[in-house]
Amino acid sequence: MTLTIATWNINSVRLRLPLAAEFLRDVQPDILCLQEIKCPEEFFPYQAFHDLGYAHVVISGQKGYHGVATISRRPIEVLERRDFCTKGDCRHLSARFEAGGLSILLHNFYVPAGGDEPDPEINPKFRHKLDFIEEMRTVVAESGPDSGAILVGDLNIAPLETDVWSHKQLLKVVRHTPIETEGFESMRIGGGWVDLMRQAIPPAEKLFTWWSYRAADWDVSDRGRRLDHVWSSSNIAGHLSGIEVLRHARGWERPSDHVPVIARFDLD
DNA sequence: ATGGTAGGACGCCTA
Repeated sequence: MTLTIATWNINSVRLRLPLAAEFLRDVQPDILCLQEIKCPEEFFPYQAFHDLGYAHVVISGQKGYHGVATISRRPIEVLERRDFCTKGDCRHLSARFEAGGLSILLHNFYVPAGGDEPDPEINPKFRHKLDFIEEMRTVVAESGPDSGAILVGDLNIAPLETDVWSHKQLLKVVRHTPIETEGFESMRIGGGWVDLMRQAIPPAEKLFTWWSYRAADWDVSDRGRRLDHVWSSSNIAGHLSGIEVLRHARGWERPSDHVPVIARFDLD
């Protein structure tokens, strides 16, 4: 069987519901993980997703900011909505589902952006981001003969030199500073997570999932960053059949500044 | 070197 998991920072699920519908009809992932839904639970468009064949929806949402949702065609069981850094932000959701005889734990994350000043002493948002990444060390890639784990989301850090349009020019810019990229990779590796995007696409190749709204022409200037990620436990990584980054989605009408990332697995 | 845009909710925060 094929299992398809997608992740997308949609930047308002209500505003971009038509784009989400188009995406689901075209790609038909088994599960879509959304971030920045900007919508509390009572205003979430459950019915629209249900009508598209996605009847199993779990969300962690708040008014105006942040928020994550996991939308599925197959049954999923919500495990936890964890309040990282105990700020009351809705930035994490974990759920469990069955596929190919495996029980898979799926984490959906929206990591804090961190503000503009990359100094934790003077910028509390950057302090919060570093603390959040430290706390993510407790989220490990649990696996066994019949189980595995997948972690996706907008992790708001571009770890490799090829994950940004200019490594040199962004070294002091939040999302690519050494304190972030080193902490990020150390957390990922320490947790036993495999970077599936870089397993499928050579690390030497430039790879972006986000382009600023502020660029005059995002496509021509191509000043992107890889902020969205798909990780898994090593036993699941062995089943990865491909990664697709939907670059053209940045050119949709009224787009999100992030594009969907799709991971396909061949399970027995 | 700076400012550029977008969304939610209605002056300003977050990204």
